[in-house]
Amino acid sequence: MTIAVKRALSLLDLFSESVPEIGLSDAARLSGHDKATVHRLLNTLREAGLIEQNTGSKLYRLGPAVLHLARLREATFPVIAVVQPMLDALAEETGETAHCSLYTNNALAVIATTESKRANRVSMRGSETLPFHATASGLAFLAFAAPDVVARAMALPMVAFTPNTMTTQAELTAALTETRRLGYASIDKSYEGDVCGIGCPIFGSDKAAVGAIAVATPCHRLTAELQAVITRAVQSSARELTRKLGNALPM
Amino acid sequence: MTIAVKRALSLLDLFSESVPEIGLSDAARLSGHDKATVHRLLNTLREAGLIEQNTGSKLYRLGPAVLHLARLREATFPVIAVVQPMLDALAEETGETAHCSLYTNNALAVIATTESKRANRVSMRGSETLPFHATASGLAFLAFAAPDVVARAMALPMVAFTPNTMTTQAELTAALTETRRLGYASIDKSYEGDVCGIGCPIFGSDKAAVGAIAVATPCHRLTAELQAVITRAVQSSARELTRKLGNALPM
DNA sequence: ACCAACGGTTTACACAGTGAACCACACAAA
DNA sequence: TTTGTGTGGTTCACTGTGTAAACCGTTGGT
Repeated sequence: MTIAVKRALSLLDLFSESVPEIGLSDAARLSGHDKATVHRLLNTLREAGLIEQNTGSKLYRLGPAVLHLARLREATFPVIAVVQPMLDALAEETGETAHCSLYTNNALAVIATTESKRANRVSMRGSETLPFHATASGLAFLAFAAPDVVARAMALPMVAFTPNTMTTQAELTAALTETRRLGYASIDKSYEGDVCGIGCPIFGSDKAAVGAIAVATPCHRLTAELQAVITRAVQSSARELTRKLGNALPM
Repeated sequence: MTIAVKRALSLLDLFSESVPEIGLSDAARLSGHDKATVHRLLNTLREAGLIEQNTGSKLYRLGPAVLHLARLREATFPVIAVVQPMLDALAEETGETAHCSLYTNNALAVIATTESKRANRVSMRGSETLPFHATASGLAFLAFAAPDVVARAMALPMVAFTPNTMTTQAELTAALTETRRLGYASIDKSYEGDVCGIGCPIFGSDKAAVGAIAVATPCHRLTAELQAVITRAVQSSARELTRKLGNALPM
């Protein structure tokens, strides 16, 4: 129901860091809907300010309303303002790239990052939504998420980003069990080659995970010692963030 | 057309700094639609992550998706990152509160502010969307906005926020003419008592205004000298911002 | 115990949204 | 020039979706 609204909102997901602007025909193709339909939906979104149109190229892009809404949410329910300093500290402490993501629209959306100061570092550019089965954030979140969320996530196709990516539900289930046991998740070259990740869940008001904090490092640098440092730092950051957001840890 | 989508998106406008969370019944009342309708629309928005629901109180609030979308827009088309330092400089130079707003949804949405460091200063809290006829930003924007935007804005009711607020279209038209002549707009206790404002338009790619920069001060502090300083600073900031956004000034 | 307000759900029916087919235009290749 | 293929945008008959009245189950105040 309300499939028109769903369609309209799904158009917002067409935009990404690599595809910041999009034309009518492309939008119709990518969304799988008719051009006329997409045109009307885009216009409606434009009237609301959620997208705007480049007067010259006619291409559509995200509009000023999203800035206003985000500002409003931050003003009344700050998350980024709380997370960003923690990520900065995390990156400083571990020397590696840290990021935070929240569950949205059946995926994890990155809402803040702090990149390592090193020349050879993991960059978060272009990967603004994280797949569940291939990232430490995804595993950490999913292991502690609400059942219906898990069910919907498990129904997604498991794309093999690298030869190391797990692609069967059995593997994923086992990984989630292990994650629950350890309290954190780690992946090894399963999303991008030569990148390792360690992530912990952030909990919401109903004791289910709402997102994750993770640190990503070039694999060759990840000694057992560094891994221990990162794990401890990420865990304590995630706990602190959950607490700062006014929620309690489960159990 | 697409009235369902319009309704859904209009629900997002119910949220404000003073009303960050809202229940189903209130949402139905405020939006003027049926409870069932609003409930389905809110659920659809929730699925998309644009709003989320407090599991305890059942109240709805803006969701994490807005943070993600805003981050995405800033990453590919930075505005706040460009404006904020300019507002900081403006506030520093004038000693007063500076803010920037963009046209959205038939109103001006504040997207960034820097408050004065003084004890007695103008606070922007609670006024996250600005009326056209009562604020310097509104007049500055409207004086240089596209004709259809002006028409829609003029059709809005002109609420009298203070005894000084202009309430007739004739006054507004005259004020816009004067604003066009001067190149900037100023108001005197017309939105909030004892607050004066001076604003300049920001231009977009089609030589029409897309927003405004303004400085607000307690009226008693606004000497002729300070007014001259502010006017000059705001004008140059607005010009610089238009240029930095990759657009040209009209004429 | 009562009542009123809340959030949420069900239902038949009306009307809003869909999409095939249709322009007008721009650019490239003949 | 003509033709072809790509845009973005518009029209209109049909149909399936969203609407709103009436309904339930809880909660909280009196």
